[in-house]
Amino acid sequence: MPELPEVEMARRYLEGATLHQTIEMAEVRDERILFKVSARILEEALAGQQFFSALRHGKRLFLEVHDALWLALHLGLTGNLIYLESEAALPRHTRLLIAFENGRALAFDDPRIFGEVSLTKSPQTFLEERKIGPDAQQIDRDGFLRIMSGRKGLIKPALLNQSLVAGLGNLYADEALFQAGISPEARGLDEVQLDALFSSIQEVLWTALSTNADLEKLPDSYLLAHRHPGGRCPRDGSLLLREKIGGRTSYYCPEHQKKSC
DNA sequence: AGTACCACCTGACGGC
DNA sequence: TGCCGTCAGGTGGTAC
Repeated sequence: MPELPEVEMARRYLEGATLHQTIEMAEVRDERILFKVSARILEEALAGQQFFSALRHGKRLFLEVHDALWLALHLGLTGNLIYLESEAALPRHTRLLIAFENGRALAFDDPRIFGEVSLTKSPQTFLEERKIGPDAQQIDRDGFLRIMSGRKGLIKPALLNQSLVAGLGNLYADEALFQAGISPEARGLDEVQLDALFSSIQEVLWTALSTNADLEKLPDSYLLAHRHPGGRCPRDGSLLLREKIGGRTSYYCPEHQKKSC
């Protein structure tokens, strides 16, 4: 379920659980999780090493192995990182297992295999190669306006485009648009709208993180608490619309989310 | 530059 | 109980 807040939780988890432990061995249990690296190369690169830090950019995670080698992780739709105490049963869909000399292990569980594991020289190199834009929580207002203004397409696909701004997914994009009062089908937003959208994005991400990315704990005033067929807008009671926009299911309020100013 | 598909996978859920 | 269609919070590629 990973968008920026969930991935940030995963980063903190990795940071708290997996640093500074010597890796006894890494085992790729399903090669389909790998991106442009072979199981053998990855396993050999990790054996005997330690992780020294955990970074996140957008939805990407990076574990530092040494100054010129990082393990890059992406959780996809169903990826989950689990630190195992010794003897614990492996999660059912463990695609990568990293066993430490202290008997603990890190499992990358991912039923649908939309996740990704690779190696890179540095996070910066990785982000450039993959054309990933600035992180949604690090970008400032001016940067956001610069990137988003003058675009002709629908706003929602733009928010989901990780090469523009990285970290928003389908749910939080809907939420930010809802709070800013902008239709997902709006296009050519003016400066005032983009400004409101930027504020909403920051507010939504901050709030999500403050609940430890637990969607259940979001305020009732949020769209996400009502984002299901038959749900009603917590602001004005309108029946929420559900529509495919840019190929993704979108919920929005026809009453207060406008297509134009 | 934008859009509209398709593909990659598996599991959960509702209807019959 | 079981089969079937549909849906899912991500990303990449290709064709127009």
